[in-house]
Amino acid sequence: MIPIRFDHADAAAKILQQWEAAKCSHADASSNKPAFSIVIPPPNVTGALHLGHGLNNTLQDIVVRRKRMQGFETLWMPGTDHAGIATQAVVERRLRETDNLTRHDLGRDALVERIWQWKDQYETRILDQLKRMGCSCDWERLRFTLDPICAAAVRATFFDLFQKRRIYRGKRLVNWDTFLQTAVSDDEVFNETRKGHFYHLRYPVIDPQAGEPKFIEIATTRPETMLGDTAVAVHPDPASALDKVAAALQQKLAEASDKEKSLIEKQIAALEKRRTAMLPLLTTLRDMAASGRCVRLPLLDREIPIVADEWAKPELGTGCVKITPAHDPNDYEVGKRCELPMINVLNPDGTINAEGGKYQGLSIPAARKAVIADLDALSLLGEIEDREIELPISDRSKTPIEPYLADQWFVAMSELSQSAMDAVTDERVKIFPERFRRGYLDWLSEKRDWPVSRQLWWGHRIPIWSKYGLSQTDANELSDQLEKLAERHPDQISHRIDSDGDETLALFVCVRDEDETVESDVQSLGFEQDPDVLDTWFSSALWPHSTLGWPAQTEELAKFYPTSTLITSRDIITLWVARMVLMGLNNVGEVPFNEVFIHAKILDGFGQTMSKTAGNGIDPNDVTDKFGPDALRFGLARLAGDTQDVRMPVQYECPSCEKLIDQTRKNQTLPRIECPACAKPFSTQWAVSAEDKALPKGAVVSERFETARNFVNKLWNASRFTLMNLEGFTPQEIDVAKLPIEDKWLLSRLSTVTRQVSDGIDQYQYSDVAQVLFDFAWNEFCSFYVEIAKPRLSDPEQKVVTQNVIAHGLDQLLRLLHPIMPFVTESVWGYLGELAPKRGVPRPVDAGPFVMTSEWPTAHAEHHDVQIERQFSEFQQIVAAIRQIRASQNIKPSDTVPVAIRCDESSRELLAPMKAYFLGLASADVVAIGADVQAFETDAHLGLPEANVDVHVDLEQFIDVDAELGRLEKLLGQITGQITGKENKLNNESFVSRAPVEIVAKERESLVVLREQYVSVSGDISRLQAKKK
RNA sequence: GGGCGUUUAGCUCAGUUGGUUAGAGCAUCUCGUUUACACCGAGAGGGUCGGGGGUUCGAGUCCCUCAACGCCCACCA
Repeated sequence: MIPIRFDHADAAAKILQQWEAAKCSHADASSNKPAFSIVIPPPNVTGALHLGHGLNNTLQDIVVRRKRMQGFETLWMPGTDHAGIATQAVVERRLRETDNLTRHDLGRDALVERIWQWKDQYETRILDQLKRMGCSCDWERLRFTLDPICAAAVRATFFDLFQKRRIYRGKRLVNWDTFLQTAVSDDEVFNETRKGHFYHLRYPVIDPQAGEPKFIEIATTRPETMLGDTAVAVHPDPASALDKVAAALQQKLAEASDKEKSLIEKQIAALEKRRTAMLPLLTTLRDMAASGRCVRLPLLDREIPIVADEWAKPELGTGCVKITPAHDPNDYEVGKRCELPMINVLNPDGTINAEGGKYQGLSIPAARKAVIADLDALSLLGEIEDREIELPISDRSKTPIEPYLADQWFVAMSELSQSAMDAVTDERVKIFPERFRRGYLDWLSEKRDWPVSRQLWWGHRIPIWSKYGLSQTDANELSDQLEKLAERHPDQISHRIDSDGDETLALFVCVRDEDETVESDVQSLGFEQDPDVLDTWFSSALWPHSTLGWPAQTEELAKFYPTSTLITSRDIITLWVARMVLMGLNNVGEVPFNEVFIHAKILDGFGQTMSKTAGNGIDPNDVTDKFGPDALRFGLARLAGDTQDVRMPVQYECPSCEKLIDQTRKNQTLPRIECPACAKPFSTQWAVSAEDKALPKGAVVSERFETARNFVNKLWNASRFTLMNLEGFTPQEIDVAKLPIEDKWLLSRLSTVTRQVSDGIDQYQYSDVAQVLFDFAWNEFCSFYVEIAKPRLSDPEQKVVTQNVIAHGLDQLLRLLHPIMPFVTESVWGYLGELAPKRGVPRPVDAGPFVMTSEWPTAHAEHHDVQIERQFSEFQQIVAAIRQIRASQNIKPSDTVPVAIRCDESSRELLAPMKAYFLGLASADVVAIGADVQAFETDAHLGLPEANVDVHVDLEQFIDVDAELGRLEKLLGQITGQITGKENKLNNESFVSRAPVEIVAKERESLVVLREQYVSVSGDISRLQAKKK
């Protein structure tokens, strides 16, 4: 028998076991059913999942469960991402905090070992979270971006690109993280505004002639980089550059509003003053640059040229710029244009190297201090301004980034990017919502080469073995040896001679498969493997085909590639989605998925991104513990509209009394909080002291899931009612045409709802789907159908038919809700199957053991009946009218009131058999019904003009004259207001003449009806007033 | 600087192609334990749709503009 309460924890555990035993979510690659496949966006093993993942995976599971029910061979490929730099950074930070060790103290192998331990721990946790949410992944196919299956794909891809010469080694200015000692990509850098200084420095001119300055003044926020200066630049045509700026300002002035004008005028004045003061000097310097003159770089006593380059803006600073090609992106470009030497003055750990002369070994702050002091001593230091500086910070280590010239491996992107752009432009890949196409295309259109090497230890080691400093002869000789080796290992070795930046040559060997024999053969020739690993996104980019076994031509790959859809969040459209498309095209020759759905991001109640560091992050397991997995999923689906953000106010749950406490900006980061309800304290994630840590911990949840939990409960109880009334159920074939209106109404509504849910899921309109199901289940199935079924089930004549229809209704509802709420539906399905294993309208059939593997409902268009729905709505309106009158008269629910209904003959035929339902739904005893029905002596009246029905309630036993007068007067007020509005409209000449005739006619009609209502209600009022006297 | 999104009831959100006095859930108030459900039922109050301007017979819905908030990209000696 079905329990009184739904114990979600207990049910979920049982059901998960049953599904697993029956292999419900396992996909068979040899099946001849049509395939549907999704790969999970692999969560990073950096930590546990948060609510954003909860949303992402709920949405995927909804689609997956629906497709499975539709009869597709459905594969949801699960897995996790090694997340190279992020994971290594977390583990390194930990190492430093707990053991005060660096990775160098530990060594490569030991560090990697530690990271594997971390990975195992968090992967376990992540899988637990996904399973508890009900994600129906094919767990037997679990993948990890560093596992041998994925590694094979990485090696094959790298080898292929190397052979195609799309992999190359180059010197580039990279964002150097001095803590992690690796290059990080632009995406891993954020800017922070900090207080800093703007230092003016003077470089002495060598042999100044008459009319030439003795010094050139430049300004910088990073004075220590002067050690790497290789030039000073001025603009090649300062006069016209200034003209251009002036012209732009004039233009702006012409378009500016009054309040902006004075500001712009000031700017123009300043510019003109500058022109007068500085132009002669800048022109002189320009001429000096042209004749190859130099300045002396102080402290290092190096001669560096004055060069002319447009990068030096005459309108800014001193008009001159120091050029440090190895440590500034813009200067790097200047350096290339002017063919300047590039001097790297930093060691990987951020200290000054030998190029910095006596400053060698100093940290950046120390070097800055020393350089400033020494320049000051030489009287070469000018003004020091205070200034706010945008400092680039590594997102991984939270330490400042140093631009740094380093050798890196690159992927040439030009053709790859174009292929990925084409795939979206010609809609082989469709992106929803469409607005996200643009960002994707814009990003790819830049076709910037992709730096793929990372100076890390955690990741796919770059499969290149190299030897540097070779002469041409050496290189040729080695090359010959490699050719021979390649013959011994066909298709395994590719090599290339390249310049190594100096006068000498480098030889690079790429080995395809991870094979010790081949690798040691290569090593025996004196090659060493590159110490770097690949950017994490390199392996992520292969995910849709690597997980299916590529490069092997597996059955899985043939069956499930391309995958059907990708559901992910917008922040990785470029980093991940775009790269998957181009790698899929390069490797397999087909796009990796046909559709991409980008879902909203969850913010907290203040609009902040949820994160552990902000303290507002929600663990899906905490929500599941409190509200159940179905409530978590329904609540998330309910908010997945197509906006780009959704807000989710966050609460702490008091562990002592379960009360929810709003999270505020203040208490978000407190170590302990006292519950305002029970006064007991609890700890938060910020607890540090032993005392705080000893307290019970308060979970972070959101009350947004309460409604969803209530809905689960509602469904459970409606199911319980149904099951309690299915005793002696006998499946019976039903003649739909002969069913009473309420049954036809249910079937008609089911037909519509089924279509809405099917279409909604197809179009990723999750919140609409959730809403439709919520409204149907609660306001129609429970509030009306179940209520009406009560008297019918106790009537022996109607019992069998009613049982068959209500069992069918519940059956269909369970199927429709299953993708969103898998556990409660599966649980009820089990009990329903015990009582009614064969069920269905019009013909009962075996329902099967699991709703999960049952057939998705069909929207029976032939059941849809507008007439029936209209008539039923009439009934619902009458019920509402009676309830309204009862409430305004304060009549107790236990008291039955006599009711008379005036209506036309066709309605009478319909409503007369429904007398019992008026009793059940409104405690109303319908004493008269028909065309000639009169008001009662002591009457409350409500007209339903559209239906041409008048509802009369006999108030003899209950009359509260003042209350009734109040109700009527309020009603009259509303009617009067509407009449005035309509009259004004219809008296408006231009409305009548210009609005479409049907609109005008409609207004006229409704005015007539309103006037009738007015007469009727004021009649009721005067009768009541007469009676009062 | 460029782009995208948001701004509707106390809170979180719906509002299709412009057409009756704008909806839901939560919260609030009133009433209520008749055997599915108080994680419930019935009823009520509450918004003029961020500001301004415009198009139109008619605008939450279209156009212009301003503002606030959020996000992305670029740049910043």
